[in-house]
Amino acid sequence: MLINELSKLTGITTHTIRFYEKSGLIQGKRDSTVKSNNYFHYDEETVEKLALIRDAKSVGFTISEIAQLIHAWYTNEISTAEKLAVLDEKLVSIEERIKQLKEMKKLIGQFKKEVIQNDC
Amino acid sequence: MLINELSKLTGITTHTIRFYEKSGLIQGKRDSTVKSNNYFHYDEETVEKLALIRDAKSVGFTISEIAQLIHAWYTNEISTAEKLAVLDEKLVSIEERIKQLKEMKKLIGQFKKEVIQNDC
DNA sequence: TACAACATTAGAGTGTGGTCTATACTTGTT
DNA sequence: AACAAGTATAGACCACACTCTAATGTTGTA
Repeated sequence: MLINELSKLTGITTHTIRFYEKSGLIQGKRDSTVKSNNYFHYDEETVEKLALIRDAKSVGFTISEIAQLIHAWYTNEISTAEKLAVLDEKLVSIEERIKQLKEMKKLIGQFKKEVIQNDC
Repeated sequence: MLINELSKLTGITTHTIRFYEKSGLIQGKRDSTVKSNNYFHYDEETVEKLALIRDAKSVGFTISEIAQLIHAWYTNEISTAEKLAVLDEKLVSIEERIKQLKEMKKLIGQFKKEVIQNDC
């Protein structure tokens, strides 16, 4: 599929898709049998990657962290051990974030209690 | 205390403290009895606020969200009901983030499994 | 009194993650 | 053939959250 279809399928603008492509998160392929243009073609894997990018961004991962994740997941340039190391590292940082969020939740809960008490 | 002491106490640079002050997150007070300078003085409450800012930032809150939180917590410009509304809103967004993080954790767990399987 | 350390303000510069514009070419429909 | 819609590239622009520089003045110690 071409970029416009990819954009409609994922809800990510063509501008942002091209930005992600420049950032190395995804790669379209050119069809060498077509001589009249040099349009990029995208496959289902790219759709998956864009979904991963959206999810990973929503939990606060940076572009370069997501690049690591995609590298660990979609390529065979690194060993299984290295892939697992990257994935484990991300799991640790997720755990840490969950812990911090729970602490913040507690803190805001205390704020609430005190706000209610001060109102009486 | 003056800004340098505040900085050492919190581990936040004077530049960043001034940035937060410009952003309305904290306010120093000037000592009107001193005529020779117009240095800002900071109290324990500011130390607390900076700790809150650091924690809230670490879980992904933006400056303007933190401003809302501080406003709900440290001022009497808004009603108890409004304060509780702000705090509840933040609690909801924290819950949502925790949910997303747990999903991402699951996903990475699946990645791990598949990486291990492909290695056999 | 010299001088280092600290204070203030304005404004410039940086990195991240987009978002948009301009230009030029290609494709599909009428 | 005309023309709207789609594509590629380069580069400008933007918001956010700092981070730093320059200029100028104040304070505290030797």
